[in-house]
Amino acid sequence: MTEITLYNTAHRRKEPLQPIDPDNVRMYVCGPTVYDRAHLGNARPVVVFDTLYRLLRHVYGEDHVTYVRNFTDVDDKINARAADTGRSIREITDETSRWYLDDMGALGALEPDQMPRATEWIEHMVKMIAGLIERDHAYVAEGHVLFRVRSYKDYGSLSGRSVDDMIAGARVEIAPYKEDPMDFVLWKPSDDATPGWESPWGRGRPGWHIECSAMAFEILGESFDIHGGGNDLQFPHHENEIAQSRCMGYGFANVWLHNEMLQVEGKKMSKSLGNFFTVRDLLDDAIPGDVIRFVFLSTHYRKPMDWTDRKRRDAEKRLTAWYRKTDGVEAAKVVPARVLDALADDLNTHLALTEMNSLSAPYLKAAMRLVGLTDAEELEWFRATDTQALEAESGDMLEPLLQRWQYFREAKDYGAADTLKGKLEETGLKLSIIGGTPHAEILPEFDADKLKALT
RNA sequence: GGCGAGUUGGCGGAGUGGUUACGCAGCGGAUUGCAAAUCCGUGUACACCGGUUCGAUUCCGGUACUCGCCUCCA
Repeated sequence: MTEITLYNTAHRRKEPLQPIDPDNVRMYVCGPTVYDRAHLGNARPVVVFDTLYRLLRHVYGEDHVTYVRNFTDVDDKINARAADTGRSIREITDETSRWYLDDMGALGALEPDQMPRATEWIEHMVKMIAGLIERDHAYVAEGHVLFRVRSYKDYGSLSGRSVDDMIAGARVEIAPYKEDPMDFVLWKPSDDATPGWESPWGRGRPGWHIECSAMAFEILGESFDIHGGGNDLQFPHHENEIAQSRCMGYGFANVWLHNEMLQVEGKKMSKSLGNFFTVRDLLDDAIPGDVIRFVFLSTHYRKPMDWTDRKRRDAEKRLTAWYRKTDGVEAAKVVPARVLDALADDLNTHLALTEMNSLSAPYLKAAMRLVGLTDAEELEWFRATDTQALEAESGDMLEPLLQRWQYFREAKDYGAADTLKGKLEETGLKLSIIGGTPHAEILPEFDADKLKALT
């Protein structure tokens, strides 16, 4: 069996994966807060952990992996969105969750085995909070329940920080009811206008961190194999999850994986810089999901990834060539060891893609399936769909013109053929012969009116 | 201020104590009516300064720069 090695953030080194139960490898990944479309940065962990999920399924068997990714559907951002739009919270979270699955599906991401919604697990969170109070790791103050950070001696070990350093560098205002500045909220009170649930501490709602601890415990058990997320979650979110769970006596996750952040043309993506866009924006811009996935895969997950238009074009070229090569080919039964070994070595997706360059078509196809790049049969974008899109835009003008061009070609009247081709290309089309059939690709400068003038 | 990551050829991006990927672009060629696609050939680059070593891009120390987290944003 292929041995998978992963870089465990908790130990700062690569370690062989040794599942607690190879018949059920368990992975938890922090999912989205559902109040808006997922932006491109949100998609990176999805693709990274989807690739790992696929690898685990390949190595341990499809029925021997459990992948859980939550939906955070209780959050002040959601409340604010509801207040702004006048829509109900449930309406917003339902819609956004659906968008999320659609958009991530377009990137070739499989749906996790379980996708718990936080609001459906409130009672389990309450139970865990009560357990922490009972064990003296949490306390009630002015309607809040707070986690007593000083009561967990290993606090900070995941992110490599000491509590004292963090306090010294803290830039947040400290709530007066906290025993210690580092204490974080497990439960907070809700007023009448805010969603809330009854609890021993009054009507309120859970803090963000307890959600993941409680759901991971209920679904995956006291201990499980892998916990993943973006490295921005390392602190405080994951640190807090560990503290909560360990203080309940749970082993929690054995391996912690964190992907690096995404940048856009060299800068952090943010609304203030104006380089913020969603996955849907790209898809709507006719950038295929596979291309986006390919770009993600071409950078190692532990390195910052820069989204640039140049990379997008490179990815599109390589993928087009691969689809062309594998079109109609039956996939090999096995994935070449070189590809598998690259992936098994801490998910070296870039090396895997490199190895794939030299594979024959059947093996390439098998490897593409493993890394989640759909194969040509399912793909429409690289084929003559341009023609269809163009017809929608300019009626049925194109097909007769292409046929005329083909007629001249077959009659070996190359003078006439080239004249027609030149005119068509002037309208913003790129003509080529694929499999003996004329094919037109729309370029950005395409002008339907010019085409109309030719008919 | 605290913590962490990075710096590889025109671009992207792996990897390695000594034979130095791969892709894109470029260049040369084959093929194609011309193109496109495809195929073949072609590129000794690893921030800077020290150290260890027979030998370092690769190990160690320092410098510079870039970036991220610590704050709602992934």
